[in-house]
Amino acid sequence: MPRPGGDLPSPVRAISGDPPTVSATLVDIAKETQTSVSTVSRVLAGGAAAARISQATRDRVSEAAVRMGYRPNLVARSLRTRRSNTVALLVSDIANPWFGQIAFLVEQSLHRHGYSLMLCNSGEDPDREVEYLRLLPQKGIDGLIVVPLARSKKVLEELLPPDLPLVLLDRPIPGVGASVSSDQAQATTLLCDTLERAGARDIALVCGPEQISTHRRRAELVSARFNVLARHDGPATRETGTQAFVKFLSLQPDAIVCTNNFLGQGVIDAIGEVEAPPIIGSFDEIAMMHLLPIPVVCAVQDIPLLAEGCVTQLLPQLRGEKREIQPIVLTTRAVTNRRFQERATGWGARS
Amino acid sequence: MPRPGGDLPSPVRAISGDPPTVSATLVDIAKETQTSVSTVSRVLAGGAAAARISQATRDRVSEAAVRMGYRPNLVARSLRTRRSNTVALLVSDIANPWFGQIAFLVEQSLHRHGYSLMLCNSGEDPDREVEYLRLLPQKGIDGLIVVPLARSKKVLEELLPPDLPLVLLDRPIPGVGASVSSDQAQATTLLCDTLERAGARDIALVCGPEQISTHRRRAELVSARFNVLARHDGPATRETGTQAFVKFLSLQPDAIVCTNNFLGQGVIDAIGEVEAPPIIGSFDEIAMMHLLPIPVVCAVQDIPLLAEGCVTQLLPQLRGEKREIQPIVLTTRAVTNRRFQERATGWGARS
DNA sequence: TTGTATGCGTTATCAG
DNA sequence: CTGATAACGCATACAA
Repeated sequence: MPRPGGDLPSPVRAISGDPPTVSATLVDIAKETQTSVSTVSRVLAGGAAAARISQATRDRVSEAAVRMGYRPNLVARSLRTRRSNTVALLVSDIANPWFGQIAFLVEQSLHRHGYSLMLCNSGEDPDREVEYLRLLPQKGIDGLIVVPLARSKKVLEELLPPDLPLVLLDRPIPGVGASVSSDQAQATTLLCDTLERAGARDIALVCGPEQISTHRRRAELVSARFNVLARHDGPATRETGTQAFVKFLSLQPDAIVCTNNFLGQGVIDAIGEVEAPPIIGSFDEIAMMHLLPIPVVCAVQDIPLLAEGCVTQLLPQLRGEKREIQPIVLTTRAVTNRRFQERATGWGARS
Repeated sequence: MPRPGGDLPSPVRAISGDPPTVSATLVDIAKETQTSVSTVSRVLAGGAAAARISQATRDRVSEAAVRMGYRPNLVARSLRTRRSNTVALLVSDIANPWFGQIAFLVEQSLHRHGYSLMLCNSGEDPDREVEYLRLLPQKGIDGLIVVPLARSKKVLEELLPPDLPLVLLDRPIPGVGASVSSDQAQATTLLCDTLERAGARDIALVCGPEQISTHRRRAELVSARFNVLARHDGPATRETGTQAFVKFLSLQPDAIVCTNNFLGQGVIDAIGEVEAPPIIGSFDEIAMMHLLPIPVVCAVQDIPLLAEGCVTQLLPQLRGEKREIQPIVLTTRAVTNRRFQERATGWGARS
């Protein structure tokens, strides 16, 4: 017959005198206070449960808990209660400051609601995304906010438990989870209108991966509005933007339109200092754009609202409320720098 | 006598026919395959344990596991094994792209080593830091990388289990954990030398929180090298930089030195377009600096090496190796933009 | 080669 | 008001 104990290497808690290398447990406190684990648990739980315990034992237990430096084992609690008070945010590229800001705000907001955030990065790699989508529920997260990659619809439905609170950020997928995003049509129209008023007619287009809905949609709508002299596709990185500019060198477009800010930054990196640079049209803010010696216009999304929207969409699901949740769709605004304004007012179209 | 079952609301696993809302467990598979949990556990564990199981049952079990869509409950495993294969990275400001890049690389590297990363943000708020330092070990992380705030020495020692694998990033604290950082003296000397060669003599200084070792040290060393006309202190945000520039407006310093990139960006935000802008000297890269119409020099840290250093320092600790770990101290390099180079070569000091 | 039993630390049920 | 006890799902020492 197997004897109890001596299964895993036992912690050093027993050795009295020196600081324990691992926190005391309910059992330790129960022993110390001559009570039972249940009592200790109730006292430490606080609230209604604790109210039913006599003041005397309550004090005795709390005192011992403090003295022994008790720290609840959240893993055990999680296993028992099936709640972790942890939400995961799976972004597609944490190196992109745009996601950094989102993450910052989401964390802050969730924190106020008693949740901590586990931030993960798929790095725009579908395999990594799959891996995380599989892993995170196993780790016992209570909810998930995700910026989905390419073909994630099937993937999401296959990998995620159907009852996991879920919010899609930036890239909604009809019929899957709740979502928070910007109105791509409005954004693109805004950008195009602004470019047009500055006299742009012939443009070059730099486009991120077409599988990603935002890039695809933006490119479509832009193409419908302007005469596209040339187009360059690639991953949504600065390098792609840089390559694109080189390719466009001889074309003399009125504007170069990029389907996101990273591409825009890449183009600008490559421009250097030329005589009459084309206008750069982009989505989301380009760093330091107001000081650049290049006309720039961006259709920027409202980051704080996006972040808060995620939490707004997630919380009722976490609370187990079943009513249908409406997608949140936000409006973008146009931001231009001084060079752009000069070009727009001073001289209409080029030449 | 308490009857078994009916304790927590039971999952819908029992209902056959529709997809289970929660993954099957070892017990389910054991039942299904007419074996025991231990056998199933061994088969699914793979490796040495699985080798000791007959091919027949092994196949039967694996087949059932796949068919039933088994997913190990990592929380339970964690509780049992006391390992989570999760490392936390606690940064001071995830909205800062510098940390975003670090996080990106650390995650990538840890991932290769079989760990997933939990990224948390203290937002430069000591209370939040304390909270996370207390919380994370309770959540069962295997190791921690932290960019410590102000007075974290005591805090770190009090809150963290002494045997938790620990790496301090960017801001070493003598005697606490392993560390990865840049040589502040070298960086500052490099920056000052470069500024001096461009003719800077009188400077203004913008400094982040003095409690943070990097800001304090940089400010000290810079002050020793130049004639400091004025100084502005505040949190390491763009706003502080902007305020500083306003304050410096009438002073006409040769250069404005900032103890980090956020402050530098703030100053540049405020500069707008002036006739003869001062040189901006800063630590770490300033976005789009090569295109700015302002002379800029930065002492930049090697982000990939910092990130890889964290992992290098952490892994042996995770493996339980006890040998002393040497701090990693990296060298920075100077980066200047074209305007700076013009000023440095074309004309020495200002008029 | 396989099954039985125990415990990780917690919460929740049930019986005093 | 309090204590004994059963799970949560998994891994493992031990017995067979």
